Amino acid sequence: MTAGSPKDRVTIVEIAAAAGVSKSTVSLVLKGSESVRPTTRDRVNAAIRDLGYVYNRGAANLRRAHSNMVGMIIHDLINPFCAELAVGIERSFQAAGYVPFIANTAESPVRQAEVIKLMREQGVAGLIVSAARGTPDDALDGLVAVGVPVVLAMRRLKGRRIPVVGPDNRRGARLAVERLLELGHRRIAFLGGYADSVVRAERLEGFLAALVDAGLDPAGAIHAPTTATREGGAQALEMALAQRNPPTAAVCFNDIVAFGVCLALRRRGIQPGRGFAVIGFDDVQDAMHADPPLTTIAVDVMGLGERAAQSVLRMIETGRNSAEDHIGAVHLAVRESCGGPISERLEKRA
Amino acid sequence: MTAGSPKDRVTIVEIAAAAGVSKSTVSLVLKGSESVRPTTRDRVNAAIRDLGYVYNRGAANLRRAHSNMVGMIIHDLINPFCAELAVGIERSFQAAGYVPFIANTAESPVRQAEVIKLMREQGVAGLIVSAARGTPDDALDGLVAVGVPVVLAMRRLKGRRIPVVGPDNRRGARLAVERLLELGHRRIAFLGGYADSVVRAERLEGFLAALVDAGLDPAGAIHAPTTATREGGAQALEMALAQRNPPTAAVCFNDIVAFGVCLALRRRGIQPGRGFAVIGFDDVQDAMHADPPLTTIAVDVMGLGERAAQSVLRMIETGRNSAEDHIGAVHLAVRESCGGPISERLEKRA
DNA sequence: GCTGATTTTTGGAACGTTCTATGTATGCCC
DNA sequence: GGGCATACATAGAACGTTCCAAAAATCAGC
Repeated sequence: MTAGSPKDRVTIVEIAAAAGVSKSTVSLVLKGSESVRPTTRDRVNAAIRDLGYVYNRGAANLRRAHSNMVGMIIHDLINPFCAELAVGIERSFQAAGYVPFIANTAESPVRQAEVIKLMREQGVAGLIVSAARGTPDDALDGLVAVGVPVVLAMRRLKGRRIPVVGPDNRRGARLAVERLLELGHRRIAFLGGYADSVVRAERLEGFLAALVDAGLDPAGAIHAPTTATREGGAQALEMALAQRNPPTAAVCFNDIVAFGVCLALRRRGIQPGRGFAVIGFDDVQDAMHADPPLTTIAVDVMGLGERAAQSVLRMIETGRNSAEDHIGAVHLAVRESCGGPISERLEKRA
Repeated sequence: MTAGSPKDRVTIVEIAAAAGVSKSTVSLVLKGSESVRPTTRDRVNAAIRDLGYVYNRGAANLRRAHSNMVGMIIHDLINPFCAELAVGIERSFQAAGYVPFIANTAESPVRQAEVIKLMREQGVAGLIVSAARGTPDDALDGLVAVGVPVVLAMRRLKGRRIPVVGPDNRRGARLAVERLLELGHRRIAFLGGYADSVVRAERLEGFLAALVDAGLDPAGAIHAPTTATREGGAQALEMALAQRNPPTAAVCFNDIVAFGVCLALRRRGIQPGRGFAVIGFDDVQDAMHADPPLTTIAVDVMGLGERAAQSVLRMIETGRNSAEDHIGAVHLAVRESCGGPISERLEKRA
């Protein structure tokens, strides 16, 4: 009903006609070129406003080396940790003038493959991938082969030289163990997480190394893989407590698992932080609001996201298709779920 | 290192040459046309595989009436409710062969305007907008004027005929009130939510209507607007309890606010569901895991997302730029935060 | 007002598809 | 073997930009 019926979009040729210049000049104005006289620039801009011109990036991308789109493939957008990561990445890309696409794969490698194909078809300039569980190691080879910058977030891909951005999983797990040792715990379990997860492997590695360094027998540590959910956490705790020599504390694969562990403890009448110490990993926003507030390994997710975006942007600009890995710092956020020294509490030694 | 150096992408012309056909034929094969001989089709497909051809949608969109991209503008992707909505929408679009763009505005109308501009430039075929707070009423007029299908999610825009998909806020609030009345409560507060929120206005409306229908004086109901956060919820509760005739129960703007209310109650030594009844709204995934599990108005978010996507898809296909509103059903999910009948508990009448 | 340097502007050929109209085989029937 | 469908295949002009090479306008100096 307003000026300009639907369907016939305004093009630079029409702007050119209206402003009495050539389409080349309009193009220059659009790109903010120095070499167009201010009076002309104003005339063109006025026409752009008057006719309601909308730039057509599809057409532009046809000519240029690469588009201004970048993709983000996230394995589970409903997971608040991933959502924060996505937002951090998006922010950096937006600031740099790129248009980020977010896609969610819901942990499905099949969906992921589809999404990657679509992104290639759109001609993305770069890609950040937080890979779905069970992603085949060659999933990104096609992309990398044609020189599309790719950075992995959180999850490494075996046997490939694709840069990774993620937290220091080993050190985080070590910090957690050291805290529990300080508090006097000697039987510490590692609970939860999918068995095939690279992240879990790294966290477990740090966990075991810390035990060994403390002169404890890592063989005795209980570490049952489960789903990385509240249910999985609850289940892992039950399994751990069913052992003949049950642990008094647990480092959990992540905060969600830790929530499940706390839930199961309470169901058994044990207060997390009093009768059993629990430490999570990630420091999701809910961790501080949980009951009790969760002691956890804090990861600067947004920071990691921004860092990943920076890497991709640098790769796009320099044309290099490699970059350094970035292992983000972590620290222990002490709250109440790991309680005070064990000696202050009722302690039952086996 | 693999066949095909970076930069020179394979085009249908090259496929045509390799398969010994014209580019038109390749195009037909790509679109799965019936009128190409099977043997030819196979030859072309083989060439596509061998040369590692990647379809260029940008180029294709240049010719076609509209692209296969659809946009989703989400006001806060970190909010699990919104994330679920996004995932529901995305799923439907993917299934229909469209490529969904997710963009997060972080409640910034400025960012939202930028994002809308970018989406237009990309030539989206349709758009679902969960508007940022403070979105000017004319924010989508440009889009609508040129005939781009737009559907609003959750938040209505005043004075515009843009279709909306959202839960039945009025009925939800009414259900909550009715439950509390049944349990014997007579002094019920409505807590939290931004003052300028349309959603809050609707929920509040339902809340007040239910009170009136029960013969209670709505003027006595306490309903302080706050931020829709845990902090806001805690604050709202403190304000409510500071009144001279404090409420014994609250309907909260949403679950997040309800979590904050529960937190504040516990800080005061009151057990939610025992000393004070709390009902949330939305039924986010955490609601059932909270302590105590939150009684709340359950909304089928994924369903709403899918519904919104369906509306946009229909608008794209039919070319109509209008659609019915869809008000999703809600129901009361009874858990523990609203407790049993008030008579069973210590009751102090004023 | 001519020359040459400098600043602005411009035509037109890409870019990789789609699509219409027009071809050319192929098969069928008499 | 000529006529006529029918099934396949294809040239070539779009689509809306960018960008190069080159033209046109402007300026400075004399």
